[in-house]
Amino acid sequence: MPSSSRSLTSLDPGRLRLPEKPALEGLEARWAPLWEETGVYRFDRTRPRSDVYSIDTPPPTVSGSLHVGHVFSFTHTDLIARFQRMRGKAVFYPMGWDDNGLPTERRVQNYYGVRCDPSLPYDPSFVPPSTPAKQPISVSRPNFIELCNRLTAEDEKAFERLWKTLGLSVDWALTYATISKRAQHVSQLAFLKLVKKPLARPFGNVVSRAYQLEAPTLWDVDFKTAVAQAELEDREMPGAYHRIRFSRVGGEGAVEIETTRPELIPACVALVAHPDDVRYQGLFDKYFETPLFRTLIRVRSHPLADPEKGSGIAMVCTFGDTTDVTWWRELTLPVRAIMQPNGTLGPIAWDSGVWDSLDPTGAQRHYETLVGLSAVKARTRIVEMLRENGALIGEPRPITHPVKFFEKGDRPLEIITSRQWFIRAVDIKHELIARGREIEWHPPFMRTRYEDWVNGLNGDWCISRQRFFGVPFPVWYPLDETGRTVYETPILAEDDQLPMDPSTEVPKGYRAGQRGQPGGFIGDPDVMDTWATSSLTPQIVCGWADDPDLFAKTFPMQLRPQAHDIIRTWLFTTVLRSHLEEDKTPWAHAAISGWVLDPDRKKMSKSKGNVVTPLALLEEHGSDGVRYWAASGRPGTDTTFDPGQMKVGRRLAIKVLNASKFALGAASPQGPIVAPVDRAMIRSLSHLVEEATAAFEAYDYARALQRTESFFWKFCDDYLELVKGRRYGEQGADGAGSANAALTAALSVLLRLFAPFLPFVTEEVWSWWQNGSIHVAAWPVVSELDSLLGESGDATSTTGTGEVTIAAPSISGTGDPRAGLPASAGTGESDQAIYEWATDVLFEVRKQRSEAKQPLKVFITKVIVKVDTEKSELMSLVDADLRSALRVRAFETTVGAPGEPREILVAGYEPAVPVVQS
RNA sequence: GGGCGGUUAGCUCAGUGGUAGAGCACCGGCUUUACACGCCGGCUGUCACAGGUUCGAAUCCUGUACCGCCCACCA
Repeated sequence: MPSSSRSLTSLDPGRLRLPEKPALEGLEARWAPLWEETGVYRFDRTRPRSDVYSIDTPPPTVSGSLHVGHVFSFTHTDLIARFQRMRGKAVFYPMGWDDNGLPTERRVQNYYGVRCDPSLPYDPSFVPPSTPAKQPISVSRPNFIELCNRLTAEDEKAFERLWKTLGLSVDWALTYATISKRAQHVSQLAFLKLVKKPLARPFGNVVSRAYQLEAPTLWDVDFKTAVAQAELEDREMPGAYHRIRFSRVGGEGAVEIETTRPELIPACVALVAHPDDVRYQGLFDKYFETPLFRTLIRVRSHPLADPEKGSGIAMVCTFGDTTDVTWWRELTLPVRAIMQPNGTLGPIAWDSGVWDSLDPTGAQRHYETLVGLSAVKARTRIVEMLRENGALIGEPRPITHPVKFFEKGDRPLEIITSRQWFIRAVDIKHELIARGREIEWHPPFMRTRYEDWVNGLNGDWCISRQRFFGVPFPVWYPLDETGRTVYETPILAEDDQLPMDPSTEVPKGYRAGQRGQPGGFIGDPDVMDTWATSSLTPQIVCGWADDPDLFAKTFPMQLRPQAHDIIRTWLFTTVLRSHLEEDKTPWAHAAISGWVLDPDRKKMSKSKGNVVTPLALLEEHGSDGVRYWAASGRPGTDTTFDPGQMKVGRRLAIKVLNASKFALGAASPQGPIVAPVDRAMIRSLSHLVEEATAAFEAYDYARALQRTESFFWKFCDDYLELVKGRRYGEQGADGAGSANAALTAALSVLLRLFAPFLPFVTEEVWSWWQNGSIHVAAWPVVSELDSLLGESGDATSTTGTGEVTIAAPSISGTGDPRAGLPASAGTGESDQAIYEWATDVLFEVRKQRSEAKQPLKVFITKVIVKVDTEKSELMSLVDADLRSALRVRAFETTVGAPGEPREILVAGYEPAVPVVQS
């Protein structure tokens, strides 16, 4: 899509505009708005699918500010996007905001000092206090959502400013928010399709892909919501083993169990030991009673019981941990639930049949002292009672053990029976593994994490959350004549009602007045897990629900970039949804970025207080400098936060400015590239183009940068010095013409190779002498350099549109263009040798001058060079350039015997101030 | 307990069968008509350890140690 019809490597002197003193300052403010105005990053949806490169951008969570880790990983994606765009792809690069979910809710609560109380009516005149009150103000759900929308809108503006300053080449017309009507529509529609769509299971029965079930669920007692397996994390917590005696019913004897949660004794439903454990084999199916409450329980056998742990016999409660759930299910045990959703022990009628106590009155008396206490307080209390009662053997032994937490929660998870919606996953593990193998992972070993996670799934995905700010389930339930909710026959919303909220909308066939009435209906009160929406980012952004043409062009997508910590959540759930909804793999590539570590090798995070404000970094080092640091982090590799690297990047950007100013500063005359050194440099540049392109194609942007940078510094320090004198005319117009043509060509290629990394400085320099944006200029190819050397079969470059590049602009031209210049050695290999030889001589002479501590203004009278035959020929080709660059009056070349080591020897220096001969 | 990465110069990291590298830092020199935000040069290594394969190993294999991460049914 190059806008110009002329060569990208030639110079139009009339177009050239060089600044007096080029500088980095202000480039972000200058170019970011211009890119937006001119739409250089707009997705062109008229292009065929084969030309499209679509990116499933991670929507950052809108719950505060972006941090340096975001800058790091989003830069990586931008590098790929810019490369693909320059290669001629129509890049589909959207930006999303994840403003749907708990983090946003929590931020809104703290920011405004409010709490959501769904029972309150909407107050249209509510205004939050300017500073949050100490006591949170209760507001209605609509008021709360208004505040969520208000705060996220402000945050998103700030995010967009940062991304634009960083130079992300996002098409800002493709912005989406996970709480938007459009995302809600996709989310609800996809959910309903799963509910209606059958799935054949291994044993032949057919079930729906999303279903609801009343079952033990992981539960956070502070947020008062169900959470999913993927949102769990372990934390090392202090605890204690309590050894407790359970007496045999109707006879002598007792067993001792060990537990860290004695407060769950009232919820005990069995004891369990390993079937092979000889200590307990005689006790299987025998009755015991719980201490204090005297509930009848039996000893059961199950292979999960570990004879090595504790006393080898465990108490099963409903529910202490996920193993309890397994035992409860597989041994068909009763439910004796005591934990309430708020994390306190609830009231129990001990004379009801469920508890099966030998002494209901005594049990009731003991239990009353626990009702309303949290787990921790109840534990203290029950230990006192057990001690008095004599059931506690010895004293509790303190330990540290891992406890499951909701990753955003503050108290250990409980397992509470509740009705939740699930998406099926466990039955299709092998299909999900197969999907993972269709994706090309960068780096490849990240696929293992995905497979480990899928293989370790122990339940379907719970997607319902008992929260407020999220996508509601588009579902109602009928109420029967007694007012009981009939969960078995949910009323699904019609597609044309979406997006909707069942707490305000009325199902077809009902009247609003029937809400909550016997014989009427009631809306599902829950919202979806934030991942239930995020897992549909491809569907949301590609127009699955409302733009089939766009969807066909962009889905499946080419790239999912993301960090490795959310493989088990975002990546996994996206694959799952795409598989269940579309029967497709959502992307061809997954590029997994690492973390930013602080110098102590810990992940940088807010809680550790070591987060640096990204905007300040961009201001201090320049966006190009920060991008340089980010680009040095290879895919999947954690990278140390290193301002030193940003400074290096900044210096590189400054060098680009100055070298460009030099290359373009005296760029006439232009002539055919005939000088051996020039041809050698161009040849070497061809190799760089090949290498950088191959690296980028393999998603190894870091290597592409490193090779380009390394070439560029040598180009500046060696090549520019070698041709400096000649380009100013020391060897005549043709020598200058060759140097200038090579300089402008090399500059053009190098700028384009740098453009993905340093978008601001390369665009700035490009604007001095080229038309259009460098970011839609063609990525350099070897053939355009071949044609400059007059060596390609056809003198055309392979640009995106196949435009013709004129091989050698002839501006100079008096007679034979090669007159007065040494003849080039011709082939590519020889060209390379010339360049290497010249830089070897540069190095040797510089070293000797440095050791002799002679300033550069002092001329070297003579350098004696002893070489083999081949090198002596090379010497004659570069003699003049070397004399000029090194300030050497003469080289004396002698040919040594075969096998004799090469020698380069500075023979002497002229006086610093030459004596004027009379 | 299982798995995945890593261990190379003081620091940050490249290098995946053929003479150990870059940048930063450090030391010395240099105002050189692009750049002192610059240039030229110098110093710096049991390539974690132990075996093995090989003519040859930082690189391949086996094991060990340490660091990080992921997972696990943690009574």
